[in-house]
Amino acid sequence: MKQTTLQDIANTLGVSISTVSKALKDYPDIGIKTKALVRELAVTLNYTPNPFAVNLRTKQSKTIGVIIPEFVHYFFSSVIKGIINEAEKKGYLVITLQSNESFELEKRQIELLLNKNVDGILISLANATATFDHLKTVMERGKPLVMFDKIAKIVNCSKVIINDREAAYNATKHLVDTGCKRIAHFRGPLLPQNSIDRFLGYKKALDDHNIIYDPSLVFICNDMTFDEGKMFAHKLIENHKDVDGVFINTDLVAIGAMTGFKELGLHIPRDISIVGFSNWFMSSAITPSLTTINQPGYKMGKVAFKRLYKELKKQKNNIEIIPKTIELETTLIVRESTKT
Amino acid sequence: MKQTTLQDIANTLGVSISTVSKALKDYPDIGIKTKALVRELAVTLNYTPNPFAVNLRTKQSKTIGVIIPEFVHYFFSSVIKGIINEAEKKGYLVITLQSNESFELEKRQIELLLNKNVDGILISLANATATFDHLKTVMERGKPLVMFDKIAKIVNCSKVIINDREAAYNATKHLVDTGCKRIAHFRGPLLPQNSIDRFLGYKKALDDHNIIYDPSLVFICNDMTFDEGKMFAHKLIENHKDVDGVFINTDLVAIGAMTGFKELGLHIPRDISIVGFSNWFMSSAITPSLTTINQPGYKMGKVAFKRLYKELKKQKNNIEIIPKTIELETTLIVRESTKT
DNA sequence: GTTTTTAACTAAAACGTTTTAGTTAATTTT
DNA sequence: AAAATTAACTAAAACGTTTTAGTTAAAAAC
Repeated sequence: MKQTTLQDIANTLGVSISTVSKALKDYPDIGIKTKALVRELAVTLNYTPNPFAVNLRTKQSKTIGVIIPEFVHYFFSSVIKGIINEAEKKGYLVITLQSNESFELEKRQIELLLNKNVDGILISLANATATFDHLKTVMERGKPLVMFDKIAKIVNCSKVIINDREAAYNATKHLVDTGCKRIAHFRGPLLPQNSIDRFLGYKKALDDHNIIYDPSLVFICNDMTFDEGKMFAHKLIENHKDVDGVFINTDLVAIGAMTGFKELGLHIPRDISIVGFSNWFMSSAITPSLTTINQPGYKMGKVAFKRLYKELKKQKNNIEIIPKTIELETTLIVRESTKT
Repeated sequence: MKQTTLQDIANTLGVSISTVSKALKDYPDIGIKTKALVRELAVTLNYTPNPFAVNLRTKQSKTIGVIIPEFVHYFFSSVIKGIINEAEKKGYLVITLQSNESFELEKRQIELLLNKNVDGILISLANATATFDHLKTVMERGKPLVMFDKIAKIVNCSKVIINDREAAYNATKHLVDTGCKRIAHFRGPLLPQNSIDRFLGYKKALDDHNIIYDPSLVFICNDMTFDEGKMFAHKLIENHKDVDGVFINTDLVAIGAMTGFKELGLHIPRDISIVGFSNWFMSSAITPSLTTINQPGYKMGKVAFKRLYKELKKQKNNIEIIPKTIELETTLIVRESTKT
């Protein structure tokens, strides 16, 4: 029950604690025979270093903190999976916290992680976050910080993102290329950078193809749910029977919208074409399958951790950390919800 | 940058470290004036106790470990959310790990958590897990262990589950009650207890209602995917055109199956009735909406943590821990995929 | 006015590790 | 054979906290 300590091994072997410690870490100034003896006993006594003592002494815990807006979400759980898998490879464990899209909670979670003394923090911002002092605190405390997906451009730390604008541009362009003339957009909430960028990409694509931007064709989804998609589908058609294409932020909303359009007797893609965003696993399963932008969540998690790890190493060796923004590739996945 | 320590406060105030420590913890043997002074300075210097030192001294980290088979899964991410939320209330942080349904990985993750010296462990077993020495190790090391959802009855620790058998019984009974005579079952893999229990509940319901159990109507889904559901729907109808009801383990598989049945020109529920399992959020969104069993993931997470917390407290006060199995209520949610 | 009690504080050990700066004894050099 | 070097080990501090067992000075009791 009681864990073996260096002391225990030292006592039974009649050597000092330092000898045991060094033997286990393969220091050159310990004799080969002693090393063998120590190691053997360590194995039989099932010795594992007490992490609390190691943490105190080395001032690091090999633990990082992750804050995401919402746990129960395909994209974010994919990211988390990527983070955890990658962290494990490097001997790091991950503490996960959720901001619930609330700014206050996000601040609190940062506080918690800082008080826990995690080695570094990975964060995807809440929609509600508009000031960034809490993030600056993290860096002032000397903790490497990497933001992913929902970032704040103004904060001077490393970031892992996709080019939302370009992706949205490509999504919209695909609608144009397949013959759509009047294209609507269901966007996300007003604040987060990525929903802004996706909107801008949509607008730019219209501009570049001589389609007049009509604000009444843009709907703001605050909840990003299936029902919201369905509801806006009805609302859209009510006032704009001529719409023949919609670029919809998030596949879930898009699938809701498709249901709505079908209820109105519209055929997809003959009457109306749909492009989603995220490549949720259901988008290939439904009928018709959904054309969408692939947003690589798992990879984003992996890359975000890798970047944090690099900064952790640099910090240890007193090398200056220069923030870097890493952009991940997105691809348009053409399926049946758009014309050929 | 450098964190304030008790020493710092003690020095500037000209008192001892113990006085500062006690003042902050409101010990009765420190004068009121001193306490006020210490607290004030602690606030201005932004003092927070070094967790590494506290951990070493108190031999606990206020951190628990959670192992689940798969992160990217609506049910499990709901559970995790419940765990994290509840843990946070009690000042605990959560380290999450994933077994990927692999026994070897599960063992390794247990090892990792044990080496991290988490205060307790919450686990939902991998499908592949058939021996339980690694779990016994946890308890032998004096770490409270609580299993949830995918449990092993043989391990003598607390468990939080639903009554899978009863839930499956009710699901199947509902099919019988709404007029189905020939009822198939898409079950989960062979090993995990809950997929066994759900199968047994299905069988019992048939027996109790004088319907002959026909093994050729039971299909084993090893992947539990949409596509698998669709595939088995086709396979089922190919050989058994007379089937008029299916109880399907997991809503995702059920939704896949519904797609399959529709492709075959069958009307749901007129030609064939479907009952799913889990109450995935999509099951109310699709058309027809899916009758299913509500499996309370979020609540399960909360309850599992609460139980662990109780055991943690008991252990601290040297009270014997008597394992307890907590059964959560499930409900049948009747929607459009079954007849009225 | 001496003893007892109490209030307010402190010293120091302990938690278990890591690492720097020695200390021996044996070996090599001259 | 004395001096210098090396190999193999150890002592002890340090990390920052918590807590037990004191200590001191003032107040209360007799």
